[in-house]
Formats: sequence, structure tokens, C-alpha cells
Amino acid sequence: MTELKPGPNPLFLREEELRQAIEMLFFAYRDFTGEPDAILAHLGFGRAHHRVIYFVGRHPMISVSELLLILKITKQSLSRVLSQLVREGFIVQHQGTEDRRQRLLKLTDKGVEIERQLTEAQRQRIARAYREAGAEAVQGFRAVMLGIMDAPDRGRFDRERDG
Amino acid sequence: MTELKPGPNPLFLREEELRQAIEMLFFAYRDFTGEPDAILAHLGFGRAHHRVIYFVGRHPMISVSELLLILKITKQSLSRVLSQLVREGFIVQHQGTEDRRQRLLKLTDKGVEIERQLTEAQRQRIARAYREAGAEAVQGFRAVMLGIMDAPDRGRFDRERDG
DNA sequence: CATATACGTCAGTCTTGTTGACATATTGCC
DNA sequence: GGCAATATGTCAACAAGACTGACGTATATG
Repeated sequence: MTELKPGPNPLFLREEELRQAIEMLFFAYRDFTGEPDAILAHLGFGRAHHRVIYFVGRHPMISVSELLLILKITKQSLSRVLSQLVREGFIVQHQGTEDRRQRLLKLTDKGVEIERQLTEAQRQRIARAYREAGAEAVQGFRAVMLGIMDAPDRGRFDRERDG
Repeated sequence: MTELKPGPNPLFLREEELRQAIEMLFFAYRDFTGEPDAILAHLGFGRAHHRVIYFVGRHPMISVSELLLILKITKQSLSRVLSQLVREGFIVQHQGTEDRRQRLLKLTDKGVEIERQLTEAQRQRIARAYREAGAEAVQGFRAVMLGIMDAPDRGRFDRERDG
């Protein structure tokens, strides 16, 4: 039973294969978020704070509306965690120069430090998985993950870095 | 940019590669859960109900404590959704024969139907991604996903089906 | 018989998402 | 210049789903 036995019922195998993928997503995502969650809880923050810190770190001087497009949550939901992060000095808001209605977000030094700390566990987890699986597997992983996400989200991974 | 360009700064590329993986997990997981969530909301249920229905369907006659080990939530959290699912006729509880303290869980016909409906969108999403990426990519995907999850969870995917 | 286990339940709290309504500053257009 | 649209903020109420802590009951096991 270590090898799924090649049987007379390919439909069953397909079903099993698909269910395993579904479960892998569940387990991998949960374990993947576990470590940062623990650190966050210790700071009185939640996973939502991590996401904001992460994407502001990833896209310095991002506008609020751009951040909303990435996170796909309501501005009210974002507002709660964002204003908390600004109040506690992890993020600063700069008024936009071209459009002065915009509040462009940027991590403070304190924010950069906490981002590094939070993301480090995840980075190491991925690095280990990548190293152990090998370069070819990584290509496969990326291909499947891109296929799983909605088409619009895929755009973030081919060009990347053109603004 | 389809191939990561071999540059003068391999550390930057590595960092970029790892961050892309982190973001792929975020986007893929969110999009992956989106469709069932919509169906569930329509039924007055949430994602937690889906998880319970899914794993009870996957492991018929599973005990409550075994289910708790898979989900890694508290019995109080499980209780809320489980008793709701029992009350509304999606799951039945059979008293264990060997250990009569156990409540062994099983989907009703109604439960099977809703499970099929909920998981169908996810199955199709995975099937499409697998088909488009190819068999080799699937192997890579599995290898990386297994590497990302905590070691204890990996055990569910090599043997699988020995109880 | 006593203790441990499997399960259920009541009560309160927190995070994070939602909707709806309304306010303010700024931009862009006629 | 005036006015509609846009970017953002904020108040209020609500729901899902996780948590802790405490307590109760049925059954198993030594």
C-alpha cells in the first residue's frame, strides 16, 4: 500500500489523487501559518496584521486601494488592522505627491524588523521544502499552484517587478 | 522572466523565489476556498462546516477525537458546527461497538450530496491545474507540499488507507 | 471501586471578516 | 468655478469561528 496499486478503476485513483491535493492544501496552509500566528499572538496581533505588514513590506509606498485589491477585503476590515499598525509605529503613511488623496504605506524600521521576524519562519520552511524536493519539483509546484489560483492572480508571478 | 535570470546576486533571486512561494500559498488557498464558501454561505454554513463534512465523508465512522486530531481545533469549536450538522440531518452519530463512549460519525445521504456539491468545485479546480501542468509537475507539487507541512501530517499521504 | 477517557455543554472572549451609512479631501472635467 | 467622481476614513452592528475555563455524564480499565 505504499504505492497506490494500479487497479482496474482509474476513476477511483483520480478521485484519490484529487482528494489528496485538497488535503495537502489544507494541511500545508495550516502548518505554514502556524509559526507566525504564534509570534503574532504574543504581540497582540493576528494573521491579518501579518498580511498587511507582509504586502506593505513587499510593495513599499503602496496605496490603500492597491493593498485592498491584493487582500480582497473591505476597507473597513483593513482599516482596523492598518490604523492599529500605524498607531503602534509599524507603518507610516505618506501623502501621495501626484494624487494627494492617496496615503502611501511604508514599513518603519520597527515594521521591517517585525516583518523579517514573522516571515523568517515561513521563508525557512519553504527553503527547506524547495531544497529537499529539488529544482525540477519546484517548477512543478509553481505550475500547479498557478493553475489552482484564479487567473487574475497569476499575473503577479510572470512579469513581477514592472510596477 | 519565464526563467529566473542567472544574475550577479543569487541571494536576491532566492529571496524573490521564496517570497513568490509564500504569496502563491496565500492566493491559491484563498481562491481555492472561495467557491465552496459561496455555496456554504447560501446554506447558512461556513468553512468550518465544510471541513467537518469533508473529513467525515473521507473517513466514515470516524470518532470525534480522531476528527479533532485532524482538524486541530478544540472540542468546543467542533461541537458548535458538528451538533448543527447532526441537528440538520447531514451527519449521524453511531455509538461505538467496541467502545460505547465513542460517537462514530457518518454522512447521511443528504450529507453525501452536499459534500459532493461542495468539494466538486475544488476537485475540478485541482483537476484542471493537474491536467494543464502535467504528470511530472504534479509529482513536484506533491513533493514540495509534503515538505511544507509539518512532518506528522505527512504520514497521511504515503500509506493512506491502512486505518 | 476509583480513576481515566470520550464526549457534551455553558459562558465569555477575541480576531477578522461582513454590510450600511456618512464624512472629508482632492481630482478631473465641463 | 463648480460639481461629480475618487481615495480614504470612520462609526455601528453583526456573524463566523477560533479560544479558555469549568463542569457533567457515560463508559472503560486497572
